[in-house]
Amino acid sequence: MGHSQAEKAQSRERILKEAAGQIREAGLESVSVGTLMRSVNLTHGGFYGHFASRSDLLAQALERALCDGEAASRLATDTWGTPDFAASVRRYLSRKHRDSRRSGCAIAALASDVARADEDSRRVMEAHIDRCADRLAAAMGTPDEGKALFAVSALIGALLVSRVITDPKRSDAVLTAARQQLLALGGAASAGAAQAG
Amino acid sequence: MGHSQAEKAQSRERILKEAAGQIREAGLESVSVGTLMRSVNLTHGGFYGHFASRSDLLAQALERALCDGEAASRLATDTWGTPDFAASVRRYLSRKHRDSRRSGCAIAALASDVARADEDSRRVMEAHIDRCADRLAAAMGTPDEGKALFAVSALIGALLVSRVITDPKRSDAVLTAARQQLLALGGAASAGAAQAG
DNA sequence: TGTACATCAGTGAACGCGCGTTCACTGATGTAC
DNA sequence: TGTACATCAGTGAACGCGCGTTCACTGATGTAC
Repeated sequence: MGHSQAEKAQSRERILKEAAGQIREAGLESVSVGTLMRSVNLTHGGFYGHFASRSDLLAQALERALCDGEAASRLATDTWGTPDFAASVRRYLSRKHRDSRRSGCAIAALASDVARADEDSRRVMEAHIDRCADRLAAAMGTPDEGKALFAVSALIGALLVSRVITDPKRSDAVLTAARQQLLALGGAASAGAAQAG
Repeated sequence: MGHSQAEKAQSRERILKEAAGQIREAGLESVSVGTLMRSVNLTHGGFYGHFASRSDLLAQALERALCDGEAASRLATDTWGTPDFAASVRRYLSRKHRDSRRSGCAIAALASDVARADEDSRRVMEAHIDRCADRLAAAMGTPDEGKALFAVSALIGALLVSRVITDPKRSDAVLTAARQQLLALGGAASAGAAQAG
């Protein structure tokens, strides 16, 4: 059993990572200090050597979960060099993303939760939504901020709906339909930009 | 203090109504038997004369909340006689709807929660999503089931995003942008149907 | 219509349980000499 | 390099609290005569 300073940093990291996954899989309220610590092979008492309180951990786990998702989407977007709208949409609305809640987009996973949370949490998620919209606007090649915000909303909504629907075929159909509509929207935007330019 | 049979039915109704509001405002997990009963001026012990368990109540409250939202949207849709796509979109993406979580659409309020809930809950919400899509397809005058499902997804996503965003102006902008895009989609569908017919 | 009584809606004390948090303690780490 | 000691990451018992649920009880309801 290690007690070095380096190992403390690793412990903290393991706790935070586990929490970031857990809140995406089962919601902010699902995290209990005891269970969380047990799932990283530590005891509950040690928790307060890493975080001031459960609520402090939750705030940091939300931030972490949002960054995880953002990092994933950034990788998806950059095929090489420039962002790719079609690739982003296809990856976001893939069956793989739908089925991997634990590592997927935290905005979709926690939108309802955060919509009713305190202003701090909302501001944190807001910042990430804005960044997503910016990246999508760049990928679409349009300065239309509204269109990008709509695309983000539709992506989140479609992923959520596909996760609620129990019948796999119908769930797939939601993803496919949304992909089609959004690619058309992106295409129209690019075409419009091309015409205007 | 009444104890008649009629009053028992009224009590049950008050409990269920309060719970349906509460879960939309603060989530499924926010409901505690004690607090719920106190908020309808009863004591916790009486709860089990009305419901088998907290989880039984939650299931019924979810169903009730979804029906409330559906009833509201049906009223919005029927101006008189036929359903109206533009009116539905405008009402759904209004500031009033965004700001009234307690009485608003339960799909948006609980999408993230239900997406990670047991299959029973998901099936209940799924049925309501399907009904919404059907009604929207009829209003758009298109047999394109996928387009209607996309519209539902986008409505939910945009309402959720507008509820996360803290700055009122930016939140309004999300609603406005989504309204524009969806009305264009509905218009395109109608135009397409008119051309085809 | 008036009386006697069974029913049952609602009360509130009590239960076991898991929660977040605290704290005295243990023993490996890593530093001073 | 070897020894002595302060530090501090992690342990686990203990705390007060609110939870869901049970149950003996109360007293108004509504029925039988």
